[in-house]
Amino acid sequence: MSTTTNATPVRVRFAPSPTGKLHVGGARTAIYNWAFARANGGTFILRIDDTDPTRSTEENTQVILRAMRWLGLDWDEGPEAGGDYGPYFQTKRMDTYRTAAERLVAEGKAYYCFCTPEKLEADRKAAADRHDSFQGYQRTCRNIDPAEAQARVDAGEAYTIRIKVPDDRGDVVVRDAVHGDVVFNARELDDFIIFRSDGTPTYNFATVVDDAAMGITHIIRGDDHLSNTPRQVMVYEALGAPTPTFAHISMILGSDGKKLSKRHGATSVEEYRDAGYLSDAFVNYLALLGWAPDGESTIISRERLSSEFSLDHVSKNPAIMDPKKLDFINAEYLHALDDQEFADTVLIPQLHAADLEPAGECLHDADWYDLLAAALKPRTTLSPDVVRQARFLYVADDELEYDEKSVKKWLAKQGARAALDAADVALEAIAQDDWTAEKIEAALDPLPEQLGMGKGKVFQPVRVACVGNAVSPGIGETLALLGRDHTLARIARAKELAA
RNA sequence: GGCCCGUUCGUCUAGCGGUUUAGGACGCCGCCCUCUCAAGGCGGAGAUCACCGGUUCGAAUCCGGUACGGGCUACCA
Repeated sequence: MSTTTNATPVRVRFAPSPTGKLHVGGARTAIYNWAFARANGGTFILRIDDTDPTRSTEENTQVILRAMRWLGLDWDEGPEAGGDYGPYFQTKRMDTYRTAAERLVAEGKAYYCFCTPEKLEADRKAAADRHDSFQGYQRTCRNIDPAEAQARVDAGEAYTIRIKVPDDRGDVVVRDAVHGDVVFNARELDDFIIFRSDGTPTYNFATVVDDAAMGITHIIRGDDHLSNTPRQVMVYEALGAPTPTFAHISMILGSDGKKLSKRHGATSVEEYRDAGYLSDAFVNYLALLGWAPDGESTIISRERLSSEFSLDHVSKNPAIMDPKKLDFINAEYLHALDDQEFADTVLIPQLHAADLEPAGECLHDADWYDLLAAALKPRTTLSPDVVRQARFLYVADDELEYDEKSVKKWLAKQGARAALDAADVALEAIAQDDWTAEKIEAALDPLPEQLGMGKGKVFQPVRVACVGNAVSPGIGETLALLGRDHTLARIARAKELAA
């Protein structure tokens, strides 16, 4: 199905309600909108749908903007970007909705309704009791004479405004780029409320008034809106505005197939950011959760995403979030960085964040960080992983804690003392200036044969002595990073633990 | 209750009537590399394409129904 045959330039929008943080589902919707705009040379608009004053906050708005920036989803129009179709906050567009609603009433396309909530509830219950297939609004006020209705409004009677679904409307076809044409019968549609008695517009009205006014050509949003779309189409038609193409994308679910919630772990974008995921990796993962450019790609660059994205490869079924695959993709991005980039953008910031190094200060030279970066990079899945692995380099020699199991397995063993003694001699023979991974390995390499022991029996005691446990990068790199003095001091200390 | 949507390996997906013994990726398992842990290389298991009918010479692909999941049906968004 082609979605780009329209000659009119593409205009899409992401319209979050600032009632909380940006969740992964919303993030993916934003990514698809952004990518679709970029792939089609269109305009990406950010609009804040804050019509619910009780739940919308300025702080949440800021949190969402921050999340959008972190995701790298730059918007062409919207808060802080401006644009010719603003304002981009619904609370600042109240006059527009009022004007539009009154115009529809004047044109006979909407009407005043004086039914009380109690009456509506009673009607609904009655319809249910008689097993009526239609349990919506009974259109009680639809045929009140307009002059009479106006008089009652003027007299101060409470009213709402309802859209008038034309009697002869027949099938309403929603043109959906991912689901195809979805057909609804207009007879099943309510004359739903577009304006509340408190003078505020409902979502289904405000959103259409804005989308029409902003010239939105494609509406990409969650499929929880699909069933409401024919109602919105009624509004477009009443307004005399062209109906856009829709694209309803599925939900993102937790590992149990249920709606994603806190008990599944992180749900908001900022939680993923704080956990140490890279923006590029996170966007990559989310983009491919429900969209595939082909059957092969797992790693897809932002450039490819923003040039190849298309709605006709978006899948219809809900997707279960797979943290393992997200981790894999994040590791791929981390591993693709060169050592210096890794040091500058991941390693050093993490060392500072963990207080291993004082703020704004680097304790070592650039070569040292590059070496550490090279050693840790393949062992890193999430940025904070480097902290755990680098910690042994930042504790005083006499405060290094020894892992009990590692000591038991490697130090308190027959031959460990001999290994340490031999290593001590070999390492001491290396001058300070020659203290490199290569020289260290060259010095240690002959020892196993000389001692008649396996390599592990020799190197592991040294590793435990210097690191505190049995896991670290290669022994040469490890000791090179530690430095000559610390290495010798730690070996001397460990001899007391060795058998 | 009514209307609408969805259903391919555990997970994300490819597939748009024959090229399919259903392909890839994550995860899992094994082997190699190896001083530990990773990374890397190689290989393997894993899907009667939800089910039942139909159309067709031929169906994961088209049609109908059933089941299961989800959404909407609000003076929520």
